[in-house]
Amino acid sequence: MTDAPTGYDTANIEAKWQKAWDEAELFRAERSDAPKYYVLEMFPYPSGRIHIGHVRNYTMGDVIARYKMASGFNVLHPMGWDAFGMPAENAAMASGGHPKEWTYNNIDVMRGQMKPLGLSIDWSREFATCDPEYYGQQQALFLDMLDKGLVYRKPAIVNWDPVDMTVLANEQVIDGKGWRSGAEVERKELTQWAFAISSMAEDLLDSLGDLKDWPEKVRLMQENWIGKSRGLQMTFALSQPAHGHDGIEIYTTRPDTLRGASFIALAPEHPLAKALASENADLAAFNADVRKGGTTEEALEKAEKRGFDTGLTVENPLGGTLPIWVANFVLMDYGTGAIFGCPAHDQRDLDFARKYDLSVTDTFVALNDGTPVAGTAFVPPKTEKVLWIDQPAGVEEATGQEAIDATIDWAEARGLGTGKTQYRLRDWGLSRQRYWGCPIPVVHCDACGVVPEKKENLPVELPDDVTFDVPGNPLDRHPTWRDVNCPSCGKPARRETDTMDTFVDSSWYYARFTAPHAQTPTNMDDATYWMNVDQYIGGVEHAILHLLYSRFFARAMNETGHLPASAREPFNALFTQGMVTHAIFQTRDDKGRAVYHLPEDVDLDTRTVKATGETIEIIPSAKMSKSKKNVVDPQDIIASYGADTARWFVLSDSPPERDVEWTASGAEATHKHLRRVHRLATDVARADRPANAADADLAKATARAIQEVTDGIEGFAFNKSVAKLYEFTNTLHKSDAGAEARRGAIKVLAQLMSPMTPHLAEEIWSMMGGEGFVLSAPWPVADPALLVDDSVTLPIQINGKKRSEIVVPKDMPKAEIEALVLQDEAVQRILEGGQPKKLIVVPGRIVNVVV
RNA sequence: GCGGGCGUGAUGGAAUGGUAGACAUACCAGACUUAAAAUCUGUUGGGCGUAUGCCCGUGUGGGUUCGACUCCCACCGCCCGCACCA
Repeated sequence: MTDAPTGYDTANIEAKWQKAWDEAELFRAERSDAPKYYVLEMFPYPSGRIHIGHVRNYTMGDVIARYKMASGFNVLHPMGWDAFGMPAENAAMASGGHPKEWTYNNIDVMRGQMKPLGLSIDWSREFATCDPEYYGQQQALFLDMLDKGLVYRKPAIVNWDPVDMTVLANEQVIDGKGWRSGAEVERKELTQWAFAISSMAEDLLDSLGDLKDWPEKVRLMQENWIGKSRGLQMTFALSQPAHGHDGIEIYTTRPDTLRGASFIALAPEHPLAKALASENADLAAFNADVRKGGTTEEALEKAEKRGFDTGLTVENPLGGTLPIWVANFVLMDYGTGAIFGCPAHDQRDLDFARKYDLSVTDTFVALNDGTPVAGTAFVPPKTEKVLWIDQPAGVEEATGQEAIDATIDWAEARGLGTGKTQYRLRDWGLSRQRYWGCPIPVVHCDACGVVPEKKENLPVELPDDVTFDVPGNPLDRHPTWRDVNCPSCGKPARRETDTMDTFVDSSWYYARFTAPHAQTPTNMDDATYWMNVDQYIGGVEHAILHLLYSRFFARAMNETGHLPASAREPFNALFTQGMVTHAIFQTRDDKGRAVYHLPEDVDLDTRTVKATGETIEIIPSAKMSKSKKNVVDPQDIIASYGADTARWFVLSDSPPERDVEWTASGAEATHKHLRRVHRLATDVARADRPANAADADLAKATARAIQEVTDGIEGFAFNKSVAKLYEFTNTLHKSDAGAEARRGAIKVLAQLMSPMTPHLAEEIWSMMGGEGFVLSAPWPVADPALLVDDSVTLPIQINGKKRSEIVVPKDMPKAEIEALVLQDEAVQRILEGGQPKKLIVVPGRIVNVVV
């Protein structure tokens, strides 16, 4: 925006400084003797255009990067593209283009949108995961992991669309039906490649304790996801052997409820269930029926609990027999694929028992004999003491955990079973039956089996001549690519046509940034110097999968010699930022359906649609979505207000970890403020007032501003830093201090603003005759002497409510404060000559009088 | 269904056991102006009151504490994740 009267011409100012930074190669990262600092924001998927949420994410990283540069660190701040994935194939299917073309075009557009933001990124390190140079090294990594036994093949269950004859992603399954065909999806077993992440479960769990600078909630989520539990594995003898089985091995985390067992339940995929189904058409039909629907845990959990009575029984070591059912809620993946059900103390088992009329036996009751709620299983926390009924291990009054431990000991002593530690974490299936991903570098040979591709033949490149006119993986029907000779025996063989999960691409990109063009996955010297990522920033939606996979990969890369041991835990500090939201403006059509309107088409004062005068409904703080017409395009903001306004706005108001709502009025107000700062600097540059008594006050305010803004940045509370900068600007504006003092203060203001609004900061810095770039000037340090006040204001509370306050010297003894408080007018009025019940003095903070 | 998080004026938020509402937006009033915009100054949680002041108030209900937005328990609402969306 050209702004002639004040001279705050963002287009010129921002272009000028971006050019100057480029020419000085300020952001190019080279190894040096200086302490390093690696800032990384989760790299974007090249979906087409950047949105304001990206701006917020990268601005946060930029604030840290620039602050660390000014604090003397050698900063690495790279950027790349998470470029493989389904949307590119979907676009190709929809409009006939090629995923490669679509992806690289998007990258060009998005890079073009990002550069005007003035981010301190070392663009020389940029790469996309779909560059053969990158995925070739990923294939090398895969082969090394194969060598170490960290990758193997195993059966895995996928969503199968029986009409399109293709595997579907979870998001392509809508209400249990295929998104294109509408056919009911089935769960189908395929042989797939898997990473042995569960072999590192214990390490991944243990090390969470060392991640001090990770949000507690993320560590908790990962802990629960890994799901370590100690339980009992035991075998129930079959009353009559069947299909070569003479017992059912079960796993339970609640062996203490054995007395209340009323049935055994098998997963439909359990070997015995499958064997029985082979000669029982009804069971086969049941198994086929419960296989319908998607594979997500959510779908399985929400599905109606159903069972099939096999008619078989097992012997209960506590006496009697238990019927064996096949049940859809038992997972073959977890434990042994068989459980015993205890309806009295598990809601799911109770629902099942009610439905099929199975017995319900209490194992324990509450100590305070609280009335049990009808139809509800009694499931107290494992730490709560309860009263046990005929507990086989002999406990009477004990917690669930004590009873579990006792029962495991009891079972082990009698040879009934063994205590076993189990993890919920499953191995990571990485095969995808799709084109636009990193090819898995192996060949299937009839004679030699699975043969790894030779490293000198890497990268195994994706062929360009593919079409997407029929469902399924084009690699599968591409004979010249697919049909190769065996690397081992040379006979005709078949290339693996599955590609890798895109989570693989993003599990090691942080390491690749340390040497993006090395001929091996990493370069040890570079990796050792730059790793770990000192500050990682991204959305909380990645709290579990991406972060856990990355932690696994760092360990695997260490074990295959691609990362030092010090980088096994790759992210020192993690910050999860919130979204940028925007109001939705909607009206209803005559059928009551929502009709959405663009912000520029509505009049907010009258709350109407400009063209038609209809009254709008405003839904605040909604996630941005093209279809709801509430997406804010950063390019528009930069064009009208400049990058600094966009950057300042996304940092202000909301704490970084929370969502922030974009409002047009907020952006306008931010711009006004920056214009005010620019004008203030222009005025101060010309002023010639002599030094005077106000100089000292300004010096104090400056010291406080340095302290508080720095604390805000260090504590990732950019909104507070912004608030303090507003305050300091207002103080500076009103200050009567002399010209020299004001020029000094405004130079500090420029420095403090430089991480957030770097262009304006450089402009002011140069206006004030600052040397070099403001970015290169050492970060200001507050003079401690200016930060302390000689006296403090103590609020006086009476019964916890503030009634008065006194000003006392900073280190006045307690007794003297007490005496002063008792003389206080408000206190005397309440006391009416009497004595307080209690007088609490918290030095330097508060006084509370209890009457 | 399971795991995790969040909830404070008209609005975004500050205060993380010690003055609830910093800072900003919006609104209102004033200055400047022929006028408007821009700019500057000031007021603003609700209620009662001329006023010193008093009462109420941080999703709801209970609890711990001299003192609770903050800690504990239960509930309500919204958001994130649930292993093939990235």
